[in-house]
Amino acid sequence: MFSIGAMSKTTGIKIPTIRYYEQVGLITAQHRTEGNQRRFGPEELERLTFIKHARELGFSIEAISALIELSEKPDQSCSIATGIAASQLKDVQTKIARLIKLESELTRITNGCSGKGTGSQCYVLASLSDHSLCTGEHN
Amino acid sequence: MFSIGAMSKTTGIKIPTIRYYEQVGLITAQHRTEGNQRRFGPEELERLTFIKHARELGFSIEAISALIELSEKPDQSCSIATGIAASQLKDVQTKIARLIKLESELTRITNGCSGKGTGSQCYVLASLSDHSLCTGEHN
DNA sequence: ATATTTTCTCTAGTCACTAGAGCTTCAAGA
DNA sequence: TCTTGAAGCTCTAGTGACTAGAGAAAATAT
Repeated sequence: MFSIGAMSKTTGIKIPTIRYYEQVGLITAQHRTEGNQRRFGPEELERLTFIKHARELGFSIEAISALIELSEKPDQSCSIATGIAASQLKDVQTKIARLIKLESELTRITNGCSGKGTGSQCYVLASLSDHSLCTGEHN
Repeated sequence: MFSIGAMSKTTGIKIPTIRYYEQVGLITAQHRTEGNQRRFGPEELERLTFIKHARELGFSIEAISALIELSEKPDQSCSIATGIAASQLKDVQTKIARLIKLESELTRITNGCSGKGTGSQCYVLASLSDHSLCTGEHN
C-alpha cells in the first residue's frame, strides 16, 4: 500500500494532481486509513503511470478515461483505442504545421528589427500591426 | 464610430471576446451611446487587428499588453519588443521540438496496432502503459 | 513525549475565452 | 409613429487541467 506521497514520488505526478485525478474518476484509492489518508495499491500505481505517459503525449483527460474503460473490457476490439491514438496523432501533426508557420513569421519579425529603433519605427510592432507584411499565410 | 458588431465583423473576433479584451484593458470604447452601447473609433479597430494578429502568433495577453504599452512610448527603444518576440519564437521552437517527438511515438503506436486485437493485447494500450516500449525519449 | 513531516478538505485562482439568462436599445419598414 | 426583430447590455458561471493556500489532523521519527 502506497501513500499519496509515495505515489507522487515514483510517478513524478504532484500530490494535488493525483487528488485531482481521483476527483475526476481516473483513479480510486483502494482504502483509507483510520485517519482518512489515502492508500493505493500497485494497480493504481500502474494506472497512474499510464495516465502520466498519456498526458505527456497530449491525450486529454477525457480520452484517457475512454482508454481506461477500454482496457477494462478486454473482449472489446482495440480499434477504438487505435482510433483515439490516431486522432491524437492528427492533432499533433496539425499543431506542428501551424507552429512551423508561426516560427517562420516570428523569425522574420525578430530578424527584421535591429532592436535599436524607437517604438514608432519598431519592426516588431509594425509587423504585428500590419498583417500584409506577412510573407506567407498563417491561420 | 463602430458598434461592437461592426468591430467583430471586420476583425473576425467574437463579440464576447472583444468585451473581454476591454475588461482586461487591452482596448477602450471611446464612448457610449445614450443607451449604453459601445462605440469604437478607428484606432481601436487598428488595435484590435494588432491584437488578433499577435494572438494568432501565440502571444499571451500579458505580452500583448506590454507591446501596446511600448507602442505608446515612442521614445523608448524597441529592444524590449524584439525581446518579447524572440522569447515567443523560442517558445514556439520548443513546442515544435516536443511535438515532433510525440509525433514519432504516436506514429509508432498507431502503426504497431492492427486494430483487430482485443483490449488485453492492444498495442496502443500496452504502449501507453509501458514507457520502456518508447523508441526515443520524450519529455 | 515531542517535533517534524505528511496528509486532509475546502476554496479560489490560473488562462483566454465561451455560453446563457434576462433585459434594454437601436434601426428599418409599415 | 409604431412595431418588430436584430443587436447590444450586464452578470454569472463554465471550460481544461491543474495549482496555491489556509487551517487542521494524522503519521512518523527521535
